[in-house]
Amino acid sequence: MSLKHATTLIKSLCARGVVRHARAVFDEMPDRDVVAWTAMLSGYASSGCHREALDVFRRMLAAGVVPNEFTLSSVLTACRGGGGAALIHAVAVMRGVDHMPYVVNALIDAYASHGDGLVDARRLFEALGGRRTAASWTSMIAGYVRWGQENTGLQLFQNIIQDDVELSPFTCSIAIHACASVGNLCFGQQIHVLSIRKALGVNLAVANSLVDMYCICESILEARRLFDEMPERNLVTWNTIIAGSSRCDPLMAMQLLVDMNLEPNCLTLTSITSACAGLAALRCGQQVHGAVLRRNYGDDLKISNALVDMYSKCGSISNAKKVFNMMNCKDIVSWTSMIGGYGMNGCANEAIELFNSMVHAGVHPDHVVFMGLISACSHAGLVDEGWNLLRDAERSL
DNA sequence: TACCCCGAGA
Repeated sequence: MSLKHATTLIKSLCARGVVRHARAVFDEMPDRDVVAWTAMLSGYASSGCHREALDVFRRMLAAGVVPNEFTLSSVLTACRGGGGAALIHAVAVMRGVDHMPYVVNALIDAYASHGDGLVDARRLFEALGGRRTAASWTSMIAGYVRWGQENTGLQLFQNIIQDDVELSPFTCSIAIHACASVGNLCFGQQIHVLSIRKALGVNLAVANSLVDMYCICESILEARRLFDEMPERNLVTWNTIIAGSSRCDPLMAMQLLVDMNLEPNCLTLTSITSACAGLAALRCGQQVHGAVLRRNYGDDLKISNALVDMYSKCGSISNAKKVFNMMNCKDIVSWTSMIGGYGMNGCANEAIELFNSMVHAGVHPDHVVFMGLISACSHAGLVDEGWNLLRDAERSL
């Protein structure tokens, strides 16, 4: 097989999601040029195997192959969330490719994916001036949104609208997500209108983020209307509307599960467990628990937390305790659910005892735990214990 | 051969 044919095969295997097979072809190649190395590297990077991608990059350098602008933008994808962007930036400068559009965009993205790289990302973004593309805008806005600066991100998005820059579905869904995070329903609706005008409303990612935004902003009816109008839906769509409705309309969440024409996953079942909790539907909850175990989701932290909460709210404290004790990894939510469960089932002493175990286990209590405990004491008439906890809370929070 | 997107819990 020629070098060119092998590289084409690597590309197509990666695109089909069988990176392992691509690697087998790659390993069999007698000699490899920069294109072959880059195809393998980008295959790993785009399927989220960042460690493997960086490893291929190191081996490529060790083999004396000189990286080009394609290689560097691919390897920058593998630097997302970790460090290393500055190092690749230096290599890009040395190779004289640091001003090439794809490389700059990949640099902005890699810097912005790291909390303290936002300033570096913004510097590159500003220097781009009129050469900014949709990817530059998206990476910059996404960086702000990811690090809790949603409003700065939304201000940048405002510039896109004013300057009439071509709007991409990527940018659009990030901005909608930012609106959801800060609860800015009004701006979210404006982006909704804009997305329809720019013919982006049919894009699945845009529509999914709109459904999510309406759910989070407590406009469940609007979310449902949009969901019903969508010509195409995927698992994310279903999980978004089910999660949204499980909070304010659990019966609708159950009905949606029945209508769902896709196989539910762990996230779906977590939301359905909460819906059962909201309805205090023990029988249903037990069936969901069975489905969770059959699908081997029993070790998932979030679903276990939801099960503890569901059994507590259905009054089955013994089952809640069973799930809680089976968990081999617990977070503050697990403890809160179980402590709150004891409280709402009139077992205030057990709640206090478990709270002590929690502190003993080194978990720092937050205001939700104290609320649950103090409410447990008030229901059980444990006035002194309640006052003591209130003092503990004041000291601890 | 390359950069940017959407989902859950107390």
